Amino acid sequence: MSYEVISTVEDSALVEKRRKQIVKAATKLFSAQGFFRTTIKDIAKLAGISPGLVYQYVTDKEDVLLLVLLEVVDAYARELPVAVESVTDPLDRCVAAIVAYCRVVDTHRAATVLAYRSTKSLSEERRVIIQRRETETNQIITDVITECVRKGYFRRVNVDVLTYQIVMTAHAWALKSWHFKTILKLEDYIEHSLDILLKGVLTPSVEKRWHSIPRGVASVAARANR
Amino acid sequence: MSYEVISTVEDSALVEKRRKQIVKAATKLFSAQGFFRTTIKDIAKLAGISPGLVYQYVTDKEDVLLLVLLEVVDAYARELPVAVESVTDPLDRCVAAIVAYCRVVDTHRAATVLAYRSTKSLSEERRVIIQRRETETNQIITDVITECVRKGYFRRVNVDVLTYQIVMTAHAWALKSWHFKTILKLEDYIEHSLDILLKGVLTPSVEKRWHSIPRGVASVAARANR
Amino acid sequence: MSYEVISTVEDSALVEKRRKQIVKAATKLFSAQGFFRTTIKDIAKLAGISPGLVYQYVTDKEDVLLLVLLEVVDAYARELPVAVESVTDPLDRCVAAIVAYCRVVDTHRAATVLAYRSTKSLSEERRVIIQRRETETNQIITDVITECVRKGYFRRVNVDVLTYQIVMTAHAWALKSWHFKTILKLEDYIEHSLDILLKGVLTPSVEKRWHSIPRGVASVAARANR
Amino acid sequence: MSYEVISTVEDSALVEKRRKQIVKAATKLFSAQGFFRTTIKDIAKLAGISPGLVYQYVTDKEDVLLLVLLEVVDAYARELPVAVESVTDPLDRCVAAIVAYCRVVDTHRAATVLAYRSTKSLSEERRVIIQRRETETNQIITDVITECVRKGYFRRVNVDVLTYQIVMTAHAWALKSWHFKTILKLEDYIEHSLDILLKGVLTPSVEKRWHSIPRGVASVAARANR
DNA sequence: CATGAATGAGCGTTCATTCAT
DNA sequence: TATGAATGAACGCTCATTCAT
Repeated sequence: MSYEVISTVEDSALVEKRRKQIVKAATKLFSAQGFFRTTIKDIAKLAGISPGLVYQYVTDKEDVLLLVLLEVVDAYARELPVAVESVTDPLDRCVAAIVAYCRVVDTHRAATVLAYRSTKSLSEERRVIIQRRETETNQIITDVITECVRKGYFRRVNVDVLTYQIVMTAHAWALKSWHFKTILKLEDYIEHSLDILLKGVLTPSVEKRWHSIPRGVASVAARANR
Repeated sequence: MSYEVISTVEDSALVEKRRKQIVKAATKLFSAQGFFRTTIKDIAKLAGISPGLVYQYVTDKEDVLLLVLLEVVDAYARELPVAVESVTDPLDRCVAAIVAYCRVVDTHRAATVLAYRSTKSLSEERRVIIQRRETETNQIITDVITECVRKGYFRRVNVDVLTYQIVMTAHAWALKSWHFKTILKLEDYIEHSLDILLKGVLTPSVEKRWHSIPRGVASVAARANR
Repeated sequence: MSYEVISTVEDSALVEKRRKQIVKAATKLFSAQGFFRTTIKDIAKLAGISPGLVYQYVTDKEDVLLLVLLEVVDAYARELPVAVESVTDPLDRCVAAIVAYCRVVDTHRAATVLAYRSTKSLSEERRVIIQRRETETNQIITDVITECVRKGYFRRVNVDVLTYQIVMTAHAWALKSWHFKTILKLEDYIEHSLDILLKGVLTPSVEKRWHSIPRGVASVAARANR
Repeated sequence: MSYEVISTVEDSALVEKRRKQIVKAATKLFSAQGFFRTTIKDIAKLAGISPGLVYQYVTDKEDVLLLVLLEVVDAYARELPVAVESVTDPLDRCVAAIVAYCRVVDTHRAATVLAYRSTKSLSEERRVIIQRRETETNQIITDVITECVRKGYFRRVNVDVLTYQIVMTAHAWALKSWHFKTILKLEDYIEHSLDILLKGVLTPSVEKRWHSIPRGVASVAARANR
């Protein structure tokens, strides 16, 4: 997980700490004002360090952006497998994955929107780092869907299209939050989305299982967290 | 369709012509390099005019962005109603709307992506102009869905969530075109998306109608255009 | 009185008319916003002509300034002799000159201030045209003072210094009008200034004449004009 | 004396030093070419720093002008009281004040002329800073005159008009220096001006004191300084 | 390691001036 | 003569990046 981002500082614990400061400040500022309207000075000030110091932990302003975006895609790549690993039934796994995805997006709403705005501001080289990681995450979704189709739980839909439909559903919670936030809670959004996306895709044989699929567990946990 | 963007030039035919040049060049450049990395001089050069002249047709660099984004949302707001107006049956209308939406996105792929990246770069005042127009377009989708539900063609889904699911599906064709372009043609993407989104939402009574819904007309026409 | 300012237009009546338009507009704008903050477009618009046309009657923006400033110094050079020529007694002539100078300044207040602000903005060549004309005017003052000294009306003061004291007194009415306007009327300002400048300079023999010197004529005429 | 002009640099000794460099260069350039014809790059180059650095000590180009003009009016406001404070007799004070005023103008000739040309180029807010300071200085003159009148040293003249007559006399040394410089030395200019302005204003009772008023002290000191 | 003053390239914008109509 | 669209040089200002301390 230590990225190709290079630092002139040796002490790796310090590097970790400083980068955390920088990324935290940058995430807040990039989200609020965008990448280009945020200056290195802004970031340094909010991080409580001097502008010059930033360049000891980062080679570029773009590097800061890379670090920020990596944090988001890593959160996806980290949390999605966890949500799925303990579940064995494919259909349950699929629901669990979707629920988890939406939740991760919810906790990283600003950064998710930022990713849509700013990924293209990265150099080709750095952009692929992000896209590779995103693709890895999507593969998890693709896998569970494929499994559901193979087991005969889902009718024969285009797996790739469905994967992105799910991904976009999760992202939409962030991208259109200005719209949804006022009319829906996350859990309801998830429920309605599952209803539209998955229920219509179930084969008749599993349709009766629909309401007993345990998205409730996650749901209850989440509600308890509030 | 005459925007509040002000020009110092009187001759409105000339204004139209020059703005078209500017917007065309700007769309290309903004899409390729982003709003902030594109200079007015870049735009002027590509448009074949002098930098100073740009400011006779636009007050701001931001104004250029507004003009570019208006072009997209206006295309939606213009073409969607046309696609729907001649169709009477609610289900047919719904399919026609989705097909049309995807097609408009396809012809404005770069600008659609740009909208996601750059709308936030607009001032509040100008941003609402864009968002208002986008909301109007979405309302058309919401209306046809509502009608389908009322007629009993669709089961009782959350209309708002389904609306955005459809909108995001169309946008995804642009946003994830780097992924889809290599594996799917637009018409197939539409077909698969309809299958996942709408078929699962149909009530049993109309399900048999599914394959006779005329998305073919548009489809054939589109193919003929290539 | 036809200045070296060159026009491409033949019809000299038209030249006169256009220049009058231009100078009138420019004087207003230069006075209000200064030379550099005023654009040729501003001037053209206020003059009711097109920007391009200005350059048919003027070679430069600076040329417009020259024309404007010439108008002021010419007003001095024209009106001062008139005020003095019918008066024969040296002391009366001196008072008449001062009174007239103050009055001309009053009617050209804005332009007088402008002259102080902007003469240096002219090229050397054009600046001397203005300064020559100003010096000619001052010579009139110097002459009447010299005459008064010769006749024994004034004690032996430095004629040159007194001349500029008088000139500055007149100019001060414009330069410090923001101060004086609220507390004094022009006629009172003149009266007090004469009292300080001239009365103290009179020889004992003419001091008794002081109150019978006819500044009243001008004074009364001016008051009647209000 | 710490102005509201804000700097991003903390070290106040450095701020002082840099501003001195900037103001010195700007004064020279503004005086020679005017405010608008002088670029920030010109100033930076002459000051021996980079253009960007100027903006660490100044918010605006206009701010540079403010700093330059403050230097002049502050010199007046600082040196005039000093010249007067040790003198007790009102008439002596008055002469001392005038002599001092002329001397300060002489050492700031270029900047004084600049003040006449450029004060109007300041924003309202900044202009009042200058005007307030100038009015304070004038008040000193007004006070000594009032005192002279009260003591019966001066006849009953308009104090306000005499104040400005004195002020303009001092300023004229700068404004008309192109004329005076060739024919008079400062000390002679002062002597002649005092003769015209004050001698004529004295009451008969003090007139005999005239030649024993100690303008000589300042005079001698000044000559020694050359 | 850390600071923050200093650099200088580059951008948005203006406007005097020209010239085809 | 008159118009006003078009040009392009130039300016104020910002900010990523460097480096002496």
